[in-house]
Amino acid sequence: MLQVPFIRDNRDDIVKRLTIRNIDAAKMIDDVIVFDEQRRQLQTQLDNEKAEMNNLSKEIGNLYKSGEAQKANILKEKTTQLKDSIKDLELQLTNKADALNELLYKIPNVPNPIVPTGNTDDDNEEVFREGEIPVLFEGALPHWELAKKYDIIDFELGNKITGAGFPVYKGKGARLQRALIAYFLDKNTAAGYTEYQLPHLVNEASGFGTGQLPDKEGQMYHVTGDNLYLIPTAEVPGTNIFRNVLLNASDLPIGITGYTPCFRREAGSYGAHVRGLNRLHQFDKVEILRVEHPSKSYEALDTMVNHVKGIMRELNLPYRILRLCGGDLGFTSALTYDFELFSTAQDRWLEISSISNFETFQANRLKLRFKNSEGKNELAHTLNGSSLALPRVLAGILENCQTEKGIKIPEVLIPYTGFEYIN
RNA sequence: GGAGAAAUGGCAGAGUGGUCGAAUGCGGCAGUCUUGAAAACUGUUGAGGGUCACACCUCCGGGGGUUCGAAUCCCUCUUUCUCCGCCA
Repeated sequence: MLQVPFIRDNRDDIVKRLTIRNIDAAKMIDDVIVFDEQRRQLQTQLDNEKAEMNNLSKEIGNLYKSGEAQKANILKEKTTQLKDSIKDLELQLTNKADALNELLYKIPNVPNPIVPTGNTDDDNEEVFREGEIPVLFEGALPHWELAKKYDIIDFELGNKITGAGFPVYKGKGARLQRALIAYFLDKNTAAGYTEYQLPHLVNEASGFGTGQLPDKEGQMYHVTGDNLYLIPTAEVPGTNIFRNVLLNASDLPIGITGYTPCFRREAGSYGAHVRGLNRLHQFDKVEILRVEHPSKSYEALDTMVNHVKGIMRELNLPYRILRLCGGDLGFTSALTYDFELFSTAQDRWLEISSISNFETFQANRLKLRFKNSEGKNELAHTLNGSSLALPRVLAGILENCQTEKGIKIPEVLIPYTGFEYIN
């Protein structure tokens, strides 16, 4: 969420930059400024009355001590009225603050000026492309057929055990998935990220901290018995490590990585384009996450993009990088690069990573700050990205690396799989 | 799951109704001394709101209550520790 002082000082610029997202935020922004003004007025009034109350209380105490109970009782009567007034003001203030916050929750992050305008993913800007798109032999199959042919992923079994979107990986399929997880984690830790194993369920406060709650409640699985949520991404437990944290400038930058399963209800998704591994309710993902000094966060974003590039290069898979347009940009992000893998047998691009700079948007909600060089507490910048999402990478390997002899495992993974072919 | 104890500043730890945003120790920072460092000594050292700056207000695990007044009393939730039960 945006900071109110920032809104107050940059009203026009914010409204203008939010048009990149195709939203006219003028009314909301102006309301924020007005509500904040009113909130502050109420606060001042309340503070004054409380100060008066404090003084009266002190006086009463002194009077009792010097044995002047009579006088004290007279003062006590005065406090009754003041008490009511304070109670009333407190209520008004809470209401105003709630209204202000509700507005703030609705305002998305201000896009970086280089974010292209646009509505849909057609308007995303391709900034990089690499890797050769293989020409497949006659009779090449999409991954869901390959999964059946080599008996490595069983979608039906998942249906039986749980339901649609919960595939069962078997044999070399399971091993390949484990190999990818280990490989990604090794790459990330080699690049300086500290490996974490994080909880797969989070409480309400954490869901709120990263912005899934209250708005996207329907997207998460909710364990009502204990009021916990299954994580939709490691971003949620990972970023909440830093909720209500005050760091030293020397602690920055912080980089962490973690593998977790991810659970998404994906309500309303259906059809051919969600077939096979393309969209699941449960999938595995390795995430990287950084906390940065504000002056270094865009440099860090580039570093993260280059890091994932390096992985794709090693895997030798064709991919492209998109700069997301305003309409496609996530609510909390200021700038996002998506990695898409070309899935030859499906003849389409599959999103496998999304790397974003949230600037202070998450940090403000999380209260993640550091002591800057002036000794003041300042909000840090947060960033995160997938490195990488497993199922679509798996789909890409199956489809792009299929040969008439079977699936040829990319070189870098062979030490992890212990086999060269799935056949 | 049952019984009991506890939660205070970066840490440790006092404080059971007013003068407590909170003793004291450690740590941090600044200074004196020193060629430099250590030691010693002196000072300083939480967060949020508000203000041009002060004033002022709020915060002693979270929420609610009693009272003129709450770190202190009551209710409730959460967490931690000890004992018992269960268990990978």
